[in-house]
Amino acid sequence: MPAAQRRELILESATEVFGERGFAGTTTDRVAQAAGISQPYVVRMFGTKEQLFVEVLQRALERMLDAFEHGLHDGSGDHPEMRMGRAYFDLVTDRGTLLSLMQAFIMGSDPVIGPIARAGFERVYTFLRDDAGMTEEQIQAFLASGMLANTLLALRMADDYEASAIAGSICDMAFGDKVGIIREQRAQDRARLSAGGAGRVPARA
Amino acid sequence: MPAAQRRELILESATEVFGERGFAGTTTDRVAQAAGISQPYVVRMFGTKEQLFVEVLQRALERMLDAFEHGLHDGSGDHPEMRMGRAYFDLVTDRGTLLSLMQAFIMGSDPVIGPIARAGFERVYTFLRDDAGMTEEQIQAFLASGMLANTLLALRMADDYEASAIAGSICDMAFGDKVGIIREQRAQDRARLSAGGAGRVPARA
DNA sequence: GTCTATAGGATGATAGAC
DNA sequence: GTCTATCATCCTATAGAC
Repeated sequence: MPAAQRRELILESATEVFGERGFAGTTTDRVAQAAGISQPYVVRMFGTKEQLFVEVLQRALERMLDAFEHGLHDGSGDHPEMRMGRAYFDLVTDRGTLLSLMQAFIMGSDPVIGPIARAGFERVYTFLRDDAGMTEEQIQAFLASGMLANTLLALRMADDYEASAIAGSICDMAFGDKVGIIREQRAQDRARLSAGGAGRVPARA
Repeated sequence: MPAAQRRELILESATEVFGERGFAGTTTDRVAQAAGISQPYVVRMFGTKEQLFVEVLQRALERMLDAFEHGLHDGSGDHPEMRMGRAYFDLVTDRGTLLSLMQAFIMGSDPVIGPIARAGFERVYTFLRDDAGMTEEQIQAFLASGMLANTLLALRMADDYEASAIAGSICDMAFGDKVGIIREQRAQDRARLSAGGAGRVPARA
C-alpha cells in the first residue's frame, strides 16, 4: 500500500482510539491493531505518539471547520442557527473526530497540545462570528449546546436511553430532534465494538 | 497523622492531579508527591489507582451537588438561574473538582467510571428539575453554558486572555461577569504551578 | 501509620532484516 | 513498505521492616 494511503488509514484508526481512550490511555499498539499493522510501523511513520496525536487533532479541527463551512454554504435555511445545526449534524456522524477534539480540549495544560487546541477553538469562534455572521449571543448558545451534546456523547449517555427514563430525558433535552440519529449511531457503534473494532474498551487492564 | 485526615489529604491532592492529567495520565507516584508521602502508601490506602479515582469522582459529584444545593437555599435572588449562577460560581473556586468531573465525563466507555459518571450527571439533572424547579429549557441552557465554561476552563483559554483578543472575547462571552474570578484564579493557579504544586504539567515525558 | 525495596507487566521507541 | 526482535523505561502493586 502506498505510504500516503497507509497514513490515512492509520490516522483514521488513531482518531477512533484516541477519541475513545484519550491520549495517555491510548497505546501505539492498539492503534496498530486497529489499522491492521505492526506497532513499530505506526511509530516509524509518525515519529512519536505525540506527533500522531497532533496530526489526528489537526485533522479533526479541519474536519470540524469543513463541516461548518459546508453547513453554512449548503444554500437551504436562512438563519445561521439552522445552517449551523446541519453542520453539527454532519459532525456527529463522525464520532471519533468529535471525541478526539474533546480529548484535546481537556488537555489545556499540555505544553504541546494545549496551544494547538486553543488555536483551533479560536478558529471556530472567528468562523462563527466573521463568516457565519452570528452575534455573540448566538455563538454562545451554539457553542454551549454543542459542548453539552459533545459531553453527553463522550459520556455515552444515549447508551442508557431505554434503561433510564432520566437518561432519556437528558438526551431528548440536549439532542432535540437529532436524538434519533444519535441513538442509531450508538447502535452501530455497539455492533462495531462487540465485533472488536478500533474503540474496544475493556478499559485499561 | 490519623488515617482519616491523611485520606482527605490524598484525595485532595489526587483531585488536582487527576483533574489536570486525566486518569490514564496520572501516576500514583505523582499523587504521592503532591501529598508529600510515598507512592506505595497511596496504593496501600486506596487499593488501586482506579479505586482512588472512583473516590475522587464521588467526592467531586458530592461537592457539585452540595454547591448547587447551597446556591439554591442561600435565600437571596428569586430566579433559579440566579441561584444556580451562584452555585456555579462556588464550584469554579474549586478547579480540581471541576476538572476531575470533566475527566470522568469523557470516560463514558470505561466499564467502571462510565456508569458512575452517568449516574452523577443524572442526579444533577433531577436536582435541577425537581429541587430547583427549573424547566427543561432552563436546564438545557444552564447545563450547556456550564459545559462550555468547563471546557474553556480545561482548555485554559483564560491563559491567553491578554495575549489574544479572540481568546479574550471567548472568555468574556462564556464567563460573562464571572470572567474576573476566572482570571484571578488562573493567576493563583499559575503561581502554584510554578512553585511545583500538585498539577505541575511538564506533560508526560 | 509510613517507608524502602522490588517484582512483574506494559509500553514507546530503535535496530535491522526482508 | 512492513515486519520481528528487543531495549529501556516507567508504573502499579506487593512484601515486609520499623
